[in-house]
Amino acid sequence: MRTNVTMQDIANKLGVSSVTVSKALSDKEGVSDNLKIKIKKLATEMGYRYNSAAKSIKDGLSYNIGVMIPQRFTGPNESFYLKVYQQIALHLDSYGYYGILNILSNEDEQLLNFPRIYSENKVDGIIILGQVSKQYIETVQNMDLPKLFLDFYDEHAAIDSIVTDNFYGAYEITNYLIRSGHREIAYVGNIYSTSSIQDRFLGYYKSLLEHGLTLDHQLLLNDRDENGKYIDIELPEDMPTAFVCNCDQIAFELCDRLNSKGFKVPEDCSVVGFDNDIYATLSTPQLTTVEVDIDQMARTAVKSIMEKVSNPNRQTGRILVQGKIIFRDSVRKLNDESATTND
Amino acid sequence: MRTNVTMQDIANKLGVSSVTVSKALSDKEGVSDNLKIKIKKLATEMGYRYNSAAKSIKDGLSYNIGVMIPQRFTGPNESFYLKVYQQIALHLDSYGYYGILNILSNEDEQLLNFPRIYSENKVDGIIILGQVSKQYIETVQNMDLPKLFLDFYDEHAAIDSIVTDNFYGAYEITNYLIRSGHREIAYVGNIYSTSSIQDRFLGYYKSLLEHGLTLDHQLLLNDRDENGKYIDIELPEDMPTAFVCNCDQIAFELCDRLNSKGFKVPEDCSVVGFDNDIYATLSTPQLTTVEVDIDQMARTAVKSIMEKVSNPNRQTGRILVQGKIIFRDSVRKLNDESATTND
DNA sequence: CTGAAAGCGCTTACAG
DNA sequence: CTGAAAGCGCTTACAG
Repeated sequence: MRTNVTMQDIANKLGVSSVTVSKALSDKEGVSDNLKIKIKKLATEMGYRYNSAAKSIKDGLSYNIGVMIPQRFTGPNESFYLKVYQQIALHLDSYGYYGILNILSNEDEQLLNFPRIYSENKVDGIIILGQVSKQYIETVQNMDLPKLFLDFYDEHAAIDSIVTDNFYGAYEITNYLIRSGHREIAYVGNIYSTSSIQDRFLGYYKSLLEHGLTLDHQLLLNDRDENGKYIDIELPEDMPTAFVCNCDQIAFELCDRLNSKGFKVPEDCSVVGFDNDIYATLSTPQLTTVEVDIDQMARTAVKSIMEKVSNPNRQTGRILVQGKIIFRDSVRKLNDESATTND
Repeated sequence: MRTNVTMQDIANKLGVSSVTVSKALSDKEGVSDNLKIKIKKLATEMGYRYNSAAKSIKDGLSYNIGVMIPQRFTGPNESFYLKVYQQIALHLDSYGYYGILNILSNEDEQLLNFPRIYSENKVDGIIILGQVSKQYIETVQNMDLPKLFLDFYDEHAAIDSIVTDNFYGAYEITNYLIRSGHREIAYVGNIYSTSSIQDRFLGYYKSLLEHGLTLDHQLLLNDRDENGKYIDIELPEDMPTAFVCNCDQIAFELCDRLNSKGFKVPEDCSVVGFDNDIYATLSTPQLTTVEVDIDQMARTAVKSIMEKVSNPNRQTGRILVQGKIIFRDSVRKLNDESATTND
């Protein structure tokens, strides 16, 4: 049933050599226009399809990029990394490449196993999408392939990385709260949990410092345990006027909790999030938040990995992708100063 | 920098032939245990990696399956198909296969272009995930490869398909409402929009028929225009006691709308959804709904396409994957009969 | 303009 | 148990 037409088949029918067919189909020099047209026509008629495996073996390239996502970030309600993967696949397409998704199982991460895409030479480069354990980072370093960390980084590993500018995003949105007249501002998030959450905290802290506000440890609210499992947020006794949440989902939960305790958002407390994901528009009120630019992250990641494929010594370092504040209805202005002015 | 060790390199170092190395590494007959151990050890030391392109060219198989999702189903807040793709990739792994994601652009769908994964022979089979146009279905039929429709089907195309049992799921959940004492029950959804929505409507209708209830066209509420764009749901003058929604997102919107109009769910009206996606738990109250078994769909799709790869004549027909009702808080019991009894 | 030869990395079938 | 030869489908470098 499968036709499986080869260049040789076309050559035979036309009484020419497969070299000529190859040249004609790839528009190379050295075939008369007349013959070229005949060859192309016959190829279409015979349903010829290019065999990319043959090209791969010649070039030593698979024309695939592996995208590895740790299993733990793939729960039923998590789709952020899948979205990023989708954009990566889209951008790879414009380079003539394909994206192969590889979920890194907890077991393989624990046992420090190489992924099959690596040991079978299925890819020309690997994008690791989502923080892996310190030990697995070493395993990644031992892989003899271009590789890139996406959405996290590691100080010890000399592996290029692309991350959202978490620090600056949190800094900006905290500045916005302060410009809006807020002075008691809480941060919600476990600052020992991931580098993203920690960096967002530091951006918040920098904003406080710059405005001469002191960091009140009573206003650092935990939202998850060491394993990343969400816990109930304990509201402080002396309530702040605003909350900077490490992500929209937590901001969403916080709004719920505040509402149920009788606090109105934003009348009694303002709440801001981070990510601009689905939770930002589903919460009541809709959240003012920092949008993570998924498309730009994917675009940058693809550009960077493709450069490394053609030049394995290429170093791109740590690239920060800017987010931008999306203004919605969860912040109350406590003063008269225009709140939408930039710093 | 890339080592790129081949079997020949190993053979040279050991003064044997590459045939022997090949046999040793793939645990074939015909190599002494002693030599086999030496070869394996050296292979590890040299960082040897199998070249799957060479295998592909020998076998005429790419060991990839393409998963094609029409662009229109990949909006920023849509992740259902990406979840399905993720599960497909996971299940393919256990067959030694990989999943290549291919977003079918609106343009390519319009122009009836073959996807690159097909014309470059990158895959051994294609799963089309999400309804494509009638014309594109013909294009798919012309592809000389095992193929499968996932989450939709077409009466004219003799292409095997796997769908959620939309009909039966809607039938069951409507039965449940009727058992709970409801008699005026609306259906929310554009019944000309997709086969899924239409089939869910028919399941709802069958339940009415079986219980001697008449279909009231005032209670068929539209939720989207011909292009699939959501429109505001118009509530009927004579309110029903329950609403069967074609999906959770619409049920979520409906709850919002009912709440804002002063109707309480489920006290004044009951609402049920379909899908059991993120909207089911984010709505107030949480929704009773039909869960679509994503994992089972992916598992079945992978099994089916793998069978077709090894035997292109294999026909699997239209396979229905059962969902199950998830009971939550959006249905009020209007009678005393136990509402959780099965029919 | 056209094509014979060699080679990419591996495996299969066969010979020793 | 071990290996020389041929071949998978294509391309490159070279010769005519």
